[in-house]
Order: sequence, then C-alpha cells, then structure tokens
Amino acid sequence: MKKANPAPTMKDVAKEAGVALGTVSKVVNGLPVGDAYRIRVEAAIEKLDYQVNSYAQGLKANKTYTVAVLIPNSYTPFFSHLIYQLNMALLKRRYRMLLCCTDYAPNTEQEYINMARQNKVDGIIGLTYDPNLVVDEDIPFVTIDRYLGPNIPCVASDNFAGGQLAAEKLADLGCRSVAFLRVGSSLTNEPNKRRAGFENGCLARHLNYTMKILEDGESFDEFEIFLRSHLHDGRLDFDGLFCVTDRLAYFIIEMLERMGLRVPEDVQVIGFDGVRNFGDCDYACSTIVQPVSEIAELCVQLLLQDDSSMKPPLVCLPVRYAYGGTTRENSRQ
Amino acid sequence: MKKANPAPTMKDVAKEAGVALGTVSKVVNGLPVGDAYRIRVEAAIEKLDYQVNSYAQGLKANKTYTVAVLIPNSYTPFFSHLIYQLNMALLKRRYRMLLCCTDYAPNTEQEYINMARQNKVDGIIGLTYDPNLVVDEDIPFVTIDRYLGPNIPCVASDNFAGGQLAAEKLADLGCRSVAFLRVGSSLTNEPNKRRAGFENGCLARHLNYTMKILEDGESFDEFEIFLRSHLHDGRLDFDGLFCVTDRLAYFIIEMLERMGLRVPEDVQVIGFDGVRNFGDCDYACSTIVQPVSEIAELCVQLLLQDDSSMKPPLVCLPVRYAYGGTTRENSRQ
DNA sequence: TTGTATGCGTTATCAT
DNA sequence: ATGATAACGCATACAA
Repeated sequence: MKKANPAPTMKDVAKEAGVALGTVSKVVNGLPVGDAYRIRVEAAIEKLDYQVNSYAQGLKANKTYTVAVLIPNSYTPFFSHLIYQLNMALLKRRYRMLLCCTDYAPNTEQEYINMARQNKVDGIIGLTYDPNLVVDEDIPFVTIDRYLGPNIPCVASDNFAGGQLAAEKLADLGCRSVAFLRVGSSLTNEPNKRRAGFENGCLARHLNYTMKILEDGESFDEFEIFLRSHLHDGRLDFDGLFCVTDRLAYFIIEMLERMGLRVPEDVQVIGFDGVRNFGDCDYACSTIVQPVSEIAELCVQLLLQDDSSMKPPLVCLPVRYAYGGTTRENSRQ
Repeated sequence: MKKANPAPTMKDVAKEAGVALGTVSKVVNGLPVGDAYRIRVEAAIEKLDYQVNSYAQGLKANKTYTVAVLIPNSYTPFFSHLIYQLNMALLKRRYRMLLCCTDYAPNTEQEYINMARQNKVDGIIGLTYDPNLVVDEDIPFVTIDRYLGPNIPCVASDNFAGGQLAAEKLADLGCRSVAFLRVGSSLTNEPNKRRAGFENGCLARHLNYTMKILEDGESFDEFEIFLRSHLHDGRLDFDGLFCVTDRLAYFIIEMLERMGLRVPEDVQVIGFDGVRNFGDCDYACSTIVQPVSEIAELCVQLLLQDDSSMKPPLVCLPVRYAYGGTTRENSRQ
C-alpha cells in the first residue's frame, strides 16, 4: 500500500554491516567470505529484510530464471494439467513461469512471443496453432504437439502408438467393426497421427473400420447424421468407436444415448487424453492417457540444457490405456 | 539456440541511425522528436530488430508490469478458469502474469510470496490457505475467498447469497426436507458462509433442514453412512441436497445412485461453483455459479488502481443459479 | 580475503 | 529539439 520507503539495496546492507558492497554481494551469492564478515552481513540482511532485486541481477547476468509458457487457455483439462506440471518442473529448478493464454489467436501468439523476447525470458515453451509462427533462433524454444522445424525440439505423446493401442484394445475387448471419429483436420500437428495409428492397429487386428473426419467449422451434428446412417433396426454397424479426444467421446456418448444405444453394452467407446472429472477424480471415459507430467519434465529439460548438447527434433512419449467405464471390462482390466 | 550475437541495444540503434542515445529513447517512448530523426531511428530499429529490454526498464522505473498469481493448482476447474480470466484481465492492461501453484502447501505459499517480492512484481493476487501467511504491507496484494486483514482487499463470490439461493431454488422446485453437505471446515474463509446462507434460506422458506459437516481428514464414506441412516424402505428423508461444491455433488450423486436413488426424481441436488464438463461444455450439475470473470476483473482493478483511492476490505460478487440436470426443471427454467 | 571501480540497458536531467 | 551524462542495483575483474 504505502510506497514510502524504497526497498533496501545492497548498499544499505553494506552500510548497515559496515562492510563493502562487494562483500555483501559475495555473501548473498554464497561465495567465500570471512566468517566474521558473513555473520555481520547476514545480520544486516535480516535486520533490513533485504531481498536481491532480480531485475538488476537479470540485467547484469542476462539471465532471468523465467520461462514463458504459451498455451491456448488454462481451463481445457489437458492444458490445465500441462500448466501445472510445467510449473512444478520449473519450480524444481528454481525457475519462474510466465503464463500466456493465447485463445488460439495467431496474432496473440505472435504478440506474446515478442513480449517474451523483450521480457528477456530464458526460454519459451509453446503449444501453438499459428501455422506461420515466427520464432527467433536466438531464444531457446520448445514446442508441444506441433513440429515447427529441425532446430526447435518438439515434445508430444506417441500419438501414433496411442491410436494403435486404441484399436488393439477395442479388438481385445471383442469388437469386430469399429469407427474413428475426428474433428478439425486442417492444421498439421502430432495428434493427427492418431488416425494413422488407429488404422494401422485395425489392419493388424483385422478389424473392419470406418473413418468420419469433420472439417474445421462443421457441426458435431454431422456425427449424428453419420451414426444414424449406420443404424439399422436399432442396431449400430459398429461395436466400437475411437474418438480423437475425450471431449469428443463425451459428446458422442450423449449422442448414442439419445439414439437409444447403451455404452458400453451396445457400443464401446475409447477417447484420447486421459481427462478426469473435476481434474482429479475418475476418468471421464475409457481413454488413451497422455503422460502429461513426463511431457512437462522433458520440455523443461530440453529447454534449459546447455546448447552444446544435442537437441532431438521430435520426442514421442509413451501413452497408456485407462479404463473409464465406456468399455467392457475384461479379465485384463 | 545460438547465443552468438547479443540482442541489439539502444546504443546499437543510436549508432546505426547516427543519432544520440537519448533520441532513441524518446522515439521508443513516443516523446516528441524531429521527424527526420524519427524516421531514421525507426528504420534502424526495424533493421536491427531492436526490442527494449524490460529488465533494464524495470530497474530504472521500479515497475515491471508483472503480477504474481498464487493459487493451489491450475487443474481444479474453478482455479483453471480463474487463472484464465486473470490472464485476460491482466493482458488487457498490458500486464504479464507470473503463475505460482502452491499445492496448498503453506511454506510454498510463503516462498512464492518472497520470490515475488524479490522479483519486483507490481502486485500479488493470492488464493491462499496458510492461516499464518505473512504479507508485506509494501507490495499491493489482493486476496480471493479469504479475508486476511483490513488493509488487504478480498474479493469473493457472495457465498452467503449463494447458499440462500440454493435453499430458495430447492424450495421452488418442490422440496420439503433438505440437507447441507460439506467437507473441511477448519479454515476460516468466505466459502464457509455458504452454510449460513443456506440455513437462512431454509428458515425463510420453512424448509426442514439438516447439516452434515465433515472435519478435515474424514472420509467421504461418512456421507454414505449419514445418508443411509436417513434411508427408510428405500426412501430418503430428504428430497433435496445442497453440496458445498460441485465436486462434492458429483461424489454424492454417484453415492445416491449406488443406493438405488434417482437424481433428480427422488432427490434433487444443487452444487456450488459452476463447474462445466471439459471446461466449457455443459454444467456438471445444477449449481450456484461463481462469477469468475467478474472476480478476476475486480481483483486486477483493485490491485492496479492508485493507492490513493479507497480499497474496500471485502467485496462479494453476485452469483446465479444454473440448471445442470440434477434438479427438476420447472416452468421458470 | 576484502574493497574499489566499471558496466549491464534504460531513462531523465542537464547543457547545448 | 538534441546530445552528453548520471543513476537505477547488482556482479565481477582487479587492485589492495
């Protein structure tokens, strides 16, 4: 509230302790200093409640211990967990996190990147959607789920393996004829591989499969039209569905119930992401779980490691299946 | 990646444009400068891709356009929306957000406050749980949901009115005998007023009411024991339940279904918070919705306004009821 | 080992 | 109106 007395500086501490400025600096940074001096300086620091000014530090060292995280928003379950885990991974290394929600807006993404540059952050972790994003070569950058170029490490789940795993699970659970449902396909990114993986898995397991892929902007109603076209005498042609996200699975399940079909008795559904109700309760549906914590940890590692070491262009982390009530439990459950 | 050439500085721009340092500064800050000079400086800035160093700025101005947000985590639905709205409210004013997840740990909360101080943030917005939190008087601070003292503005939903509204709604929807369920009551905070408000509403509407309040650490199983003790011949003594959060409502609803009771046919349930499935789909249950966006906006306003203006100690923002499938729709729905 | 002096990039106060 | 210079708080190379 009152801004009366400015925060104490090293100079104040030095005066208080009766030592030189440099000595205080050394004590603060843990450099060797005579015990007698150290004691006095520490007492002065305590007395004045001195705190180093990290802006002055940053100016000097050209290092700020701050990382910017660019992400569309913080309330989509996958994003919200990612943010949390990134925060933890950064905190562990004494780094601070500047959170930037972009709302999927390309210009906001670019604006934040510029802001981050002039803010002299030590690096940027971005889950972005702008296809024409310009990222400087001179600031460490790691992307999630979207490959931006050979010099920019990209971390993602093993989406291909996840699609494959979904197909295998459905086969294991007794499905014979399945479908893949997906929305928004215009942007090239890692999650797109879910389809290919699923297709691969279906072929390997000799599952009949169909795809229904909506273009950007098409309404979810298209799925209902699609499903109804495969409904004969109250029975669906499919006994298994793989939805590209848990969120889509949620809509599809509601749809199926409106159509008088029971999940999982009539048709089993598997989603993708590993979304939990209320963030930490049970899984919203049976799902392929993304290793969020590992993704976050790896992003931070890659971002902060010496430039000397090799930076892999793309790392895919293993996913796993989790039961969430929309598949038929079998013995392996 | 490569840190070869250090970022260009004002000096570089001055040299490039063949003008003095101060002139560049003026151009950058929009101060009056001769047109001929301005053109040349702007060209040089463009050419060198110059960006002001906000750390040097911060050092000089003792102002950083950065606000720290302290919150337990980013994945609990209410928190995740709060973070998003705070980010938007700050962005609108060209402020940056330093996100600090505390995991409900008192020492982490205190650590972050210290970190924020030495980081010279312009203010702190905190949703904290440490009953003994020490917050300096010399840095602007606004708290959410928890009153910390007369000099520290607290922003919250009108929890009392929310409890009252829940009671009124249940009465309107035909309930005669209701119960309030709550967990964790040791900490004094604003949400505690939900109980009192509910009680008030029940009295006003002549509803029979019962309370079941769990202590910290008690298992949710206690609720099942409680409910079963009020179950006679498959009928529950209550036809309406008010749960202190949507999350609790979610558990209770599952519990009721296990007990063979239908929601909302046999018993109607209202929660609190306004949680939506997958962050932005339908409401998880009928609920009292917190005005998250308004809370965020007000926090930022109070935090950044001149110290001269009056800071109210506690502001309670209006809540509203939303239908979410766990109450019986009536004509007013 | 301790003290002194310089510079990091900006802004602001001076003369010019 | 423009250019030189000091100061912000800290770290460090260097001198003592």
